Amino acid sequence: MAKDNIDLSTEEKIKEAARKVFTQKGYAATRTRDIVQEAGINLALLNYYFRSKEKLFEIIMFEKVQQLFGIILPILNEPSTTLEVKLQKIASTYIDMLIQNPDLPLFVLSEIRNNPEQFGDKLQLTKVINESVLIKQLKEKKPDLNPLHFLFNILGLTIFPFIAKPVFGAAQTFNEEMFVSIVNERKKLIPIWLASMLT
Amino acid sequence: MAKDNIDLSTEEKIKEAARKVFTQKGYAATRTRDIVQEAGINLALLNYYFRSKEKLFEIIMFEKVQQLFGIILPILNEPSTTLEVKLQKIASTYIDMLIQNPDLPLFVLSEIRNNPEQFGDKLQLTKVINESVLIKQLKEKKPDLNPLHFLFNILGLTIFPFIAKPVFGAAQTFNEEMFVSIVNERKKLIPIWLASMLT
DNA sequence: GTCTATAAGGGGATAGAC
DNA sequence: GTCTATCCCCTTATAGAC
Repeated sequence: MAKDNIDLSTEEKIKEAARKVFTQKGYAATRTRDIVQEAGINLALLNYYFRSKEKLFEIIMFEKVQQLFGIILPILNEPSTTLEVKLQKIASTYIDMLIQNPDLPLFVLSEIRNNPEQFGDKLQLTKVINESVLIKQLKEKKPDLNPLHFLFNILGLTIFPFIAKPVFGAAQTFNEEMFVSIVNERKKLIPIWLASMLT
Repeated sequence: MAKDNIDLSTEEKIKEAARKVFTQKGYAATRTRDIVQEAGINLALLNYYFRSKEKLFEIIMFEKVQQLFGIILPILNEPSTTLEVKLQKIASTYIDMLIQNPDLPLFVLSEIRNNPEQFGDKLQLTKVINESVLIKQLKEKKPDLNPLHFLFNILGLTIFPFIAKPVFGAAQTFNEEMFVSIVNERKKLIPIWLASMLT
């Protein structure tokens, strides 16, 4: 059990455990027994509260999609901040959130890939982003560049280190605090790099 | 069956099918029955040739890791090309390969994450890259910037669109040829952006 | 609401005929 | 080498007592 959440309701204990196990192992590799053990309860209770593994997963998945993409939408649509300020805010808030939730991007992107019609299509992310204030500002500044490039750049520079992290291994070459210190540096660097792409 | 590879040996038919199914669904979600159906043979033959699902997976996985990372190592260590030429080559060959194998990055990164000790640590990727000619050239040009930033940037700008692709959905907003055309543009753009980070 | 016991089926692996 | 039939464990889900 994570930290013996003895104060939480049973339903919330199961959700908390499910968040942890699903994001770490993915849907297919997760056993309901892993979740109930992590939650400190028994199998029957999971089905009593959530009917099935699949239904529980959908609930967690929608939460996690929201957590990954919902966080930047308000910034994208701020009406009065400049482009530069938006870029700083996106990099900064995103990296802070990802330091707390390093497994989030690989989990969400993998599961969306496994089930695009259920989780990807209804997002209409391209549409929402394309109509955002940020994209309007980009089009003014660089009318010749497809704004999708810029979107890939912001997200790629910010998210990719967290996706690639396991590759660099727990080997001596690389430890946790080094990683955190580097991505923290990137909060300042990414907006500078992105700005230089716009000149 | 993919394209009725009636000319291939049974062993190769199984590997071909395994490559396809494993990369599409991941280890945990793959059923050995999916593989043998794709290969057009029966369950017993898979075990006859490869002993177990796990052993077959290891073989495919090492191939795929090699495919994803092996491709850039020669370029990283070219002794006589300039930094700028290396960046062009990396972006170009990488994107060409990824257009042919769009599922590769998400698959490899997910599976390494699920089993870092088996697949990630022994790569010693950080070590190999840190000792490369490219990194030496970077240190000369920008001694104050941790070269890891640059590595994340090259790979992030190149790979991320392929990882994020399913998110943008098969919805009307986004189709396959649009995607290919955009990442093809990036073969030219990424080296320019990276160069501007070095000035 | 919570538990134990168990049903029902899926999925990896093998026996043994050809 | 290849096949069919089958074993048996593991996993999800439910029945039914408390």
